Amino acid sequence: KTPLKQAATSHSVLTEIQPDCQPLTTPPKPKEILPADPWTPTSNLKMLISAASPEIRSREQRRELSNNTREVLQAKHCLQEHLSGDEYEKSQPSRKEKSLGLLCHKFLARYPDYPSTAENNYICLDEVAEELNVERRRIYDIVNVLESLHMVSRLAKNRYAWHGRHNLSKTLQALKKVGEENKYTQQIQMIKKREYEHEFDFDGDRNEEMARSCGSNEHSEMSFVELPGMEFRAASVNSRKDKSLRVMSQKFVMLFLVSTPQIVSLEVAAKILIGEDQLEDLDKSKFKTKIRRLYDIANVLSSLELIKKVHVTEERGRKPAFKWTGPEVLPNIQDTKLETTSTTCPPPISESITSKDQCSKNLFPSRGKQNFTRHPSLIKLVKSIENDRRKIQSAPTSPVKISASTDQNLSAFPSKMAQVPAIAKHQLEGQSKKAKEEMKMKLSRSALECNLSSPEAVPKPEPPRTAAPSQQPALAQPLGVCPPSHSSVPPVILPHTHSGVSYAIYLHPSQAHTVTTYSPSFMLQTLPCANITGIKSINSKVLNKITTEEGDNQIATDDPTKSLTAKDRPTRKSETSSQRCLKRSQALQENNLIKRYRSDEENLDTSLTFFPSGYLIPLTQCTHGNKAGFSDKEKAGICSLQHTTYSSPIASVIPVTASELKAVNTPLNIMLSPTSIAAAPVLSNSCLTSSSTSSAQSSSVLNFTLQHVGLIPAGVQVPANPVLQHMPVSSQPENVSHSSENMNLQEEKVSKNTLQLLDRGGSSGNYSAVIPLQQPCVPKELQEPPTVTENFFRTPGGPNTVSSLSANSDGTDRISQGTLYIPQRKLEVSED
DNA sequence: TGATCCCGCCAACGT
DNA sequence: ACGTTGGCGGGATCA
Repeated sequence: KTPLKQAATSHSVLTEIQPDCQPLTTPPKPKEILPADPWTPTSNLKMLISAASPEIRSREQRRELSNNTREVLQAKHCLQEHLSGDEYEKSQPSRKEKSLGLLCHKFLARYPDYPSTAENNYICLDEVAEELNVERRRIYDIVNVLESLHMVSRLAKNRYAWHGRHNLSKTLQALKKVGEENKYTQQIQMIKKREYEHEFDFDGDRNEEMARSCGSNEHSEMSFVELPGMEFRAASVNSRKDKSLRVMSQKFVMLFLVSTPQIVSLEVAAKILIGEDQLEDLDKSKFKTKIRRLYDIANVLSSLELIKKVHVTEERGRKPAFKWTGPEVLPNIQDTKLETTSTTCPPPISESITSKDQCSKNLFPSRGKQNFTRHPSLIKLVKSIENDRRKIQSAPTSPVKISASTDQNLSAFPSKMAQVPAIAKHQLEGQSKKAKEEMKMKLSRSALECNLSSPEAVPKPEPPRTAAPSQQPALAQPLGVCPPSHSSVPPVILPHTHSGVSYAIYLHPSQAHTVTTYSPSFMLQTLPCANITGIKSINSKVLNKITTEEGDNQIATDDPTKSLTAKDRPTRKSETSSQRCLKRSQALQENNLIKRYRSDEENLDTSLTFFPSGYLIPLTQCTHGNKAGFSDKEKAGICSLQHTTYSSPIASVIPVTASELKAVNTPLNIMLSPTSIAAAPVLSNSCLTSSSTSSAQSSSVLNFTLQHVGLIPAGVQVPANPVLQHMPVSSQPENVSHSSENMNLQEEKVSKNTLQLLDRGGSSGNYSAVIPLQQPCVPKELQEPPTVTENFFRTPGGPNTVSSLSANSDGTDRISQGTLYIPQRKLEVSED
């Protein structure tokens, strides 16, 4: 079975030969076409395959149009062959023909985007490799990326299950959420900024700081994000290595989902992804390698039509970049939560075995490159569990699995069930491509609806849970109603839902900040804390615009001048607030953190515990919830709650329906999206240091905690509002956010949200961070980016200060920008 | 040339 | 031991 080398011959020949048929157009163009038009070349192959397997056909059908271009390509081939023997010999190899992108197209052509659940489509790697005439190694590259999107999941050794795009939207949502949590937006900004300043200033300090901050940010690594509800985790089988490609792929996607212009340059992506080790400067080789991998990933994503290559032209020159062309991710969707009825809300605390399992996975991931692997004990558990799953899974269609499953299993299962609704959604999405915008709206709605309705109608999925019902699934439900807007929620707190759908857990092993909760069934989440880095001064430099062909970008354009206004703030980097809640276990492992911490300056990091700041807490449920979810931590003791502050920010979340949000937002440009808001956590940085606050904070903390406790249960039933209430209260007096003023309008509209925002001022901080305001909304002064920025990042010296971050907006791009105001450079994006 | 990225060695794992 | 996965980076191609 060793990989055959390509004997390319036979198969390839076939493939190529067949093409003849096509009209030969001009031979010339072959080149570019490739990426763009995938299918053609493959078509032949498809034919063959289709004959063999029915599944394929469906796929083919879908792809109705093959472009001419493709044909051209083929034509080219034909020509070559025909032209001369010599030629044709050569022709075979053309590098392009062997490209991963093309291979991926071929691969994808074999399976339907939306396979029927009934059929189990599974993939045998050997077969595929053989049929496509490639080494198995290449197939792994493809599959790994697909796996990161949950388009496939591994069943066993040579087998993978094909899910197609059914889970895609959920996966993307989950990724987006995680990306927001990780503050990728900020990280990106940081990097860009840095570049600016780049070499010029060599302040060691500065650089270091930067690095540090970055590092901190970066670290936020999370491990592999498991499906959002849908399916079981593919990861299962894999052992530990989930490392790179898979995770890298997810991170890469997150960058797109989080960044406003949805354009990500390889350089930036590589830097962010490298994160862990930091040491940026050092490795060039590392950087280079990272880029190489990104190309691999990008090729697959391009084949999936999720991204396309473009070039960003800056002052410096043009850099390769990719633009997201995939579906938009709806911010909210409750996804699972709603669906589930779930079962339980497991006390967050309890760690069930399951949870461990999850944890383990999470743990090992990133960070230290070293080997932190999971604890052996965990590993074993995991494995056993995984095995069970596999078995279960192996019987794809059949619902049977339940039996086997343990809690976890349950969680897994539901997913399938859940899929149903999902499917519908997906379909919509597919259509959406055509009329994206319109569709978007619809989708969001539909999605919501779906979620609500669908969820699990199918009961069976989780026996256990259901059994447990004691809890009230209520959580989910209630939320469901409102919440649609915040999809995010689930993850965090609510574990319950398992409804399969629900969630996945994310962790961030990385540094730290994560907290994990285990709920048995669900997920853990981590909250990344915010590491936010502040932004430095915006000074002059900054501002960039990006323009895409499409012109998407214009967004940011602020005048540089404005930025100037900001002037000098020396850099304020923001502190990073890293929060971490680790599980104990994790805690141990995390060495890295320590390193980073070097910034003693701010002990913050440590101190900050964090909550998932970014997280969205489901308003409903949690409220401050951030913590709530994490209450566990408390147990762990890891997280310190000290920072009360954050609470406020969180609060901001609102249960607004998505539609509402959009409506509101758009016009106003405000970022209300719950998610975003939530995301923007505010942290008080200095907390630790400043003990002063602490008292207050502590109290607040307690409150939170209590709330949680109470909330959770209550949460189920209780609507989000409660949360809000808390917010205000909790929030201390001080903060006033300028923004608030601005916000008003919005607030009204979005009443709930608004309020929170105001609150957010953050108890402690002087500057409250306002949540991202929109510029438009913002009053003049505020508007100035710089200003805003400052607010956010700045810590007014004291301990009290709060930094906020903005999170990304989910939906709202503008918002984020406004919020951060990071300077962007002008960029021009051009397609290839 | 710089941007891409194919190719396949070889280590980490699994069985 | 051997097969499967997949990290990694040299160096070939492409533009």
